[in-house]
Amino acid sequence: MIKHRKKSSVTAQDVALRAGVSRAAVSRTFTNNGSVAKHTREKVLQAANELGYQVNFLAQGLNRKRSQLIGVVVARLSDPFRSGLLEGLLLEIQRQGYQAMVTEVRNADGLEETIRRFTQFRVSGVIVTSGQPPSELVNECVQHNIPVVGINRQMDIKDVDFVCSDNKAGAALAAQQLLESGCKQLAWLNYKDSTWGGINRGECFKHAIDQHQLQALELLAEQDGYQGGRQAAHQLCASQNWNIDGVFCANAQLACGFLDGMREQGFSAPQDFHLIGFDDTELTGQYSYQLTTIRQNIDLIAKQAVLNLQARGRDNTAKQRFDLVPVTLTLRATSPALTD
Amino acid sequence: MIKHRKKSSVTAQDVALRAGVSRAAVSRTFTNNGSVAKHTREKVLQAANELGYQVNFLAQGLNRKRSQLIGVVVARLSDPFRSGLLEGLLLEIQRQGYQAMVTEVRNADGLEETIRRFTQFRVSGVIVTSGQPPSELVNECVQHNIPVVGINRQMDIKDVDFVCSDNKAGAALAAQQLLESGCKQLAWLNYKDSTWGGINRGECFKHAIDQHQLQALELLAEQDGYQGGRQAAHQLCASQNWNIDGVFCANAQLACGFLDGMREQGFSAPQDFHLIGFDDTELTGQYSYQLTTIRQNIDLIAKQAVLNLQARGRDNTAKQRFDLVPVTLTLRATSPALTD
DNA sequence: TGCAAAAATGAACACGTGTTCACTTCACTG
DNA sequence: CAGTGAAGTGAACACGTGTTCATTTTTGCA
Repeated sequence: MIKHRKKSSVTAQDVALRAGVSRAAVSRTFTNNGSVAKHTREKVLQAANELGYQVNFLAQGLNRKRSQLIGVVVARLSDPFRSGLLEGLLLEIQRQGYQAMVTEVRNADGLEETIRRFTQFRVSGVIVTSGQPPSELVNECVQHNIPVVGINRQMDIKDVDFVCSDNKAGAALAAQQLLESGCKQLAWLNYKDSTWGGINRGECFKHAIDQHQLQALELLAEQDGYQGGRQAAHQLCASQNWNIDGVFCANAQLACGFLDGMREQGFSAPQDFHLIGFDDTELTGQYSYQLTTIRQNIDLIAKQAVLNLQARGRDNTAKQRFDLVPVTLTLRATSPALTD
Repeated sequence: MIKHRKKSSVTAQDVALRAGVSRAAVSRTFTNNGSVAKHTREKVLQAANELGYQVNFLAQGLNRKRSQLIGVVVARLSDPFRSGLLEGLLLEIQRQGYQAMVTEVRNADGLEETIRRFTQFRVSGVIVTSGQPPSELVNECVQHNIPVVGINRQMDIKDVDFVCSDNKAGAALAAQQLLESGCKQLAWLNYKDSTWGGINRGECFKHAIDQHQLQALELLAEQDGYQGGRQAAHQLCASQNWNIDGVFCANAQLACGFLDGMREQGFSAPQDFHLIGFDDTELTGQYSYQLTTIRQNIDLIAKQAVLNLQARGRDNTAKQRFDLVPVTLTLRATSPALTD
C-alpha cells in the first residue's frame, strides 16, 4: 500500500511537512511578504514543486478580503467595437496579474444584480462598459473599498472614475474633414435610443459646425447597428429632394449600414456624398466598405482603465478622474484625403 | 454615539445576532439545506434584509471546495463568430446561475497557465473554445473533480467532453448545393495553419464530392481571416487560366475576404462562381456580402456545453460525450436557391 | 569575544461560511 | 397519558490561507 492520497488537493501544510518547516514559512515564501532565509525558501520551493502545490485563491481572497478578480460588465458583443474593447480589456487585465470575471447585462436590473455579485466575490475592481450603475450600488462598492471605472459612459456619478474617448476632438476632426472636402449640407446619424457616447458625439459635432454657421440634419435610426443605418438610408432617399453631401455617424455599424442602404438606392460614397464613422473596427477597413472613421485607441483605453483601478486600490481618497483618450482620423475611400 | 460600524461587511454572525438565532440557522436559511422553522426563517430573512447581508462567495467556495465560477478560454475575439459564441456562452452560464471567468489565450503556455489558475479558483467547470488542453492538465482537473468541455475541438483527449458543430453534415450540404447548382470545378479555401475545425470541414467536403468522382482544388491562405481570404483570391486570379466555379470556405471571414478579393479582380458571385462559407455571422448577411453559409447554432452549442458540465459535475463516472450540433444551410446571393 | 540589532521562525488567530452531531422540542399515535 | 419519531436548534469543527507577535538565531561591529 503506497501513499494514502485522501486529500484531493495539496495544501500549504503538506508542503511545510515535507520541507520540514512551519506552514507560516511556506506562506511567506509564496507571498514574498515576511522575511525567509534563502536556504528554507529553496527547501519550500522544491517541496512545493514536487507536490505540485498551488495556492487556493478562495482561501487567499477570504483572508485578504480581496480577490485578484476584476469584474467586467459588457453588452452586445455582436458589435465588433465592443468585442474588440473586451479583448483589449482581457489582455490588459491578465497582463497586470488579475483575472477577469465577465458578465453580459441586458437591463438596469441585470446590472444591479451583477455588481452585487461582483462584491460578493470581493473583486479588486469593476469595469463598466455598458449601462450606468446606480449610485447607491457604487456607494456599496466604495464601502467595500472596490473601485469602479466606467468606459465611454456619462461622467455624472460620484466616486466613479471615467475613461472616455475624446468625442469632442473626434467630432471636430470629422467636421473639419467634411468641410474642407467641400461638403455643404451635413447630416448626423444616430440610433434614436443611443447610449450617452453617441449622443455626446452628436452634440460635439453640431457644436463644431455651428462655428461655421452650419447646421446638421439629424437622422435618427429606429434600430441600432447595421440594419438601423440601412433603414435610415432608405428613409432618407424616400424623402423628397434630399441634398445631403456629408454624413457623420455615431458608430461604425450604423455607418456601414447607411453606406449599404445608399448603395441599394444607387448612391455611393464619395461620389454622391462623404461619409465618416466612429470606432475603426476591422469591418470598416474591408474592401467593400473602406470607411473613413474616427479611430478609438482601444489599447490605451484598456490600459488607462486598469491603471485607474490599481491607483484607487492603493489610495481610495484620490480625486475623481476623468480621462480623455485621444482619437485619430483614419482616411479611407468614403471621405478621402484632400488633394491640394 | 451611534452604532459603531467597524466591520466594512456584514456577516452571517451579525444577522444571527440581530435575529436572535444561531449562525447555523442563518446558514441553513440561505442554503435551503438543513431544516429550519418557518418562524425563524422569516426572522432571519428580515434581519438579513435590514442589514443588507450577502453571502461571501469566497468563504462559501472555500468551504464547499467549489466556487460557482466557470472558466472560459477564448481567443481572437475580433472574429465575429468567436465573439458571438462567447456571448452565447455568457448568457447560458448566467442563466444557469454561474459566473463566467474569461481568459484570452494566445499560445499553449498561456492555456496551461490559465487552466491552472482556474483550478486555483476551484471552478465548477472549464470551457475551452481555443487551443487543445494538455492531457496532464486535464488529469489535474479530473483529480479536482473539475469537468472540462471543448467546443469545436479535436476530440482526442480522454476525460474531456466535446461539443462540436456537425462539420460532416455541413460539408455535405455545401457540396450538394454547389453540385446541384451546376458547379464543375470546385475549390476548398482554408488558412494554412488552420484549427482542427477548419481542417475537418475540408476533409468532409473532399469526401463528400469524392462520391461524385470530383476533386477540390485546395487553396491555402497565408494569413487567417479576411485578409487571408482576400490574398488567396488575388493569388488564384494571378495563376494562369483558372477555371474554378464553386468555392467552399472554412469560415466566414475567409469567405468575405475571398469575395472581396475576387471583386477587386473584376469577378463576383454568383455570376462568375458560387461561394459558400461557414459560420453565419452578422457580417455575412449584410448587403455588401450576402454570403451563402453553413450556419452554426450558437445557442444550442452553448446550452449543450453548460449542460455537459452540470451533468459531469453530478456524476463524474459518466461516459465521455461527443455531441454533434446540427447545422443548416442559409441560402443567399453568392449561391442562391435552385429554381426548378 | 561580547553585545546589540536584525533576520528568521513557529504558534496562534482571523477571515466567513457549510455541515455534522448531539440535544431539545414538537407533533402524532396507540 | 406514555411513547416514538421527526423537526428544529446551537456548539463545534473544517475549509486553506495571511499575518501578528513573541521567541530564537544569525549577523555586524567594536
